[in-house]
Amino acid sequence: VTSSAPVRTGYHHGDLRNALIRAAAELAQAGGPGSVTIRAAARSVGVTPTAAYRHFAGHEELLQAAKEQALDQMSDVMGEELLRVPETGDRVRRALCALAAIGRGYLTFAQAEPGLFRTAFAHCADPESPIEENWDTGPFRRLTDAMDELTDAGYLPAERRPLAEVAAWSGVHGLAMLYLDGPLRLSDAESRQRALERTIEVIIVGLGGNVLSADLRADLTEIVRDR
Amino acid sequence: VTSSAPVRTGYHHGDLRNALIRAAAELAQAGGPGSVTIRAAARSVGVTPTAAYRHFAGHEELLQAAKEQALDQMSDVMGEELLRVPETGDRVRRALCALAAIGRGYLTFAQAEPGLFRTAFAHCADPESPIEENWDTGPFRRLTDAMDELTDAGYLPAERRPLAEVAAWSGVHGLAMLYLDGPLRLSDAESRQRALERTIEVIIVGLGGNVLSADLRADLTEIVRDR
DNA sequence: TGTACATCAGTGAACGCGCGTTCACTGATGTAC
DNA sequence: TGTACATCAGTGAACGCGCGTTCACTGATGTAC
Repeated sequence: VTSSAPVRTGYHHGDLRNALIRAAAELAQAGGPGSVTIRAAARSVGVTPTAAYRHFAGHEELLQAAKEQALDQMSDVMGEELLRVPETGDRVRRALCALAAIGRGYLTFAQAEPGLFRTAFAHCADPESPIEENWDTGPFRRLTDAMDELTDAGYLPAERRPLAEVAAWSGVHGLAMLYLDGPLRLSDAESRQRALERTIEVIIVGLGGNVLSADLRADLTEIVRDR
Repeated sequence: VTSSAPVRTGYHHGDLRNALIRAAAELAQAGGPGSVTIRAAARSVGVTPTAAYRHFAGHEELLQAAKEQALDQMSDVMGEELLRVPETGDRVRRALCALAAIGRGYLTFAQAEPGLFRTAFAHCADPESPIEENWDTGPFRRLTDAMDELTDAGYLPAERRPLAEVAAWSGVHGLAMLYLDGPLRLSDAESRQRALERTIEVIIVGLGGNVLSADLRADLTEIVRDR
């Protein structure tokens, strides 16, 4: 997306809504969610702030649009990464590689586009705001597909299939956050790389590995339980 | 911490720096990092904004102080959780329980004090800003200790000890984020609970489970490698 | 023990900024007859 | 085919807000003699 120059044909824009969304995405890319403002978007399109209110109820709605843009771009990066997974007869191997590729794409995106990544996960003031539906069709969908494949291929037993994608997702997402804004943010590229490898290894072994003994499992459940 | 009422004895405050830090922490608690401002902190202490500049170089420095407060409180919650881990002769069992308790404390804190949690991980404008040293003495230290214990007890082989704490931390942190501001934010308490159990299970199995076959490992490394 | 004075920790007013949002308006568009 | 007019998509000016930060200042404190 390279709208940039505020070219206008006449008094009417013709596609102002989309132009504002593009501008919002560029602002998010450059400065994160805090930089996504109605005034800045209007300015960059070359239009009065008031004009934006013809197309958005308010600031919150523009930010929501920026979030969705960020998710789309993230999904694209992950898709590219997935395309490079080698074909092979071994379904388990392929599914695990897909999983690793997804993780890598996730981190790549977080690192290459920190502004967009932060925007995708920006805290939303309105607690009732709906979940962006791009998740289900984008990044999360890719992950779920890989897990299904892992189960079909026999690596991940059906009884341990539930929430497998959440556990995997958490690991990769947390890693991205810790290295982006968290206490690992000053680590060099190599240790970041090794951490990604190690995290994905732990996830994969954890999904396919041996089950815990019954009483240990009970202990952990007890500790982890609410209240 | 319950400073609240802007009581002043005379012209001089006597402990303004700490009072401002306390106020900053309360602002963070109530409204997250965005609510931590010099003016608001001064206001709540009952002092002129200018006065704050006697004790802080600027806004950034006050926010940093709030972050450290947030970390301290987080460490406290995790410490309480750890105290409830049952003593037992089985060192492995105990260490794994400690790990689960740490994870639970982490999530409990994120849920009970979202403002503080977000503040602890707030994006810092200055890329050179140092890592809060409270990490090493607080939450992260607890995790490292548990991992050491796990290795000493024989559950986690020495060759797979490196980065184990990072992998575990990532899983729990990611989970907290996904449920706090992320796409799982509208999930009910029960599914949140089950996700925590499952994530911790995956981490623990992943740490102690069987190693991957050499060539699969090579494949994953290849995919996960930089560039 | 008393006093002059340097130092410290606050005040009060002001600066400029960018923001979200609203108002009455006007230029362009397109449709009914 | 031409024209009146409703509708739509913008403008321009203004509102009030809270912010970070700086200035010259003043009240309180404590130390040297």
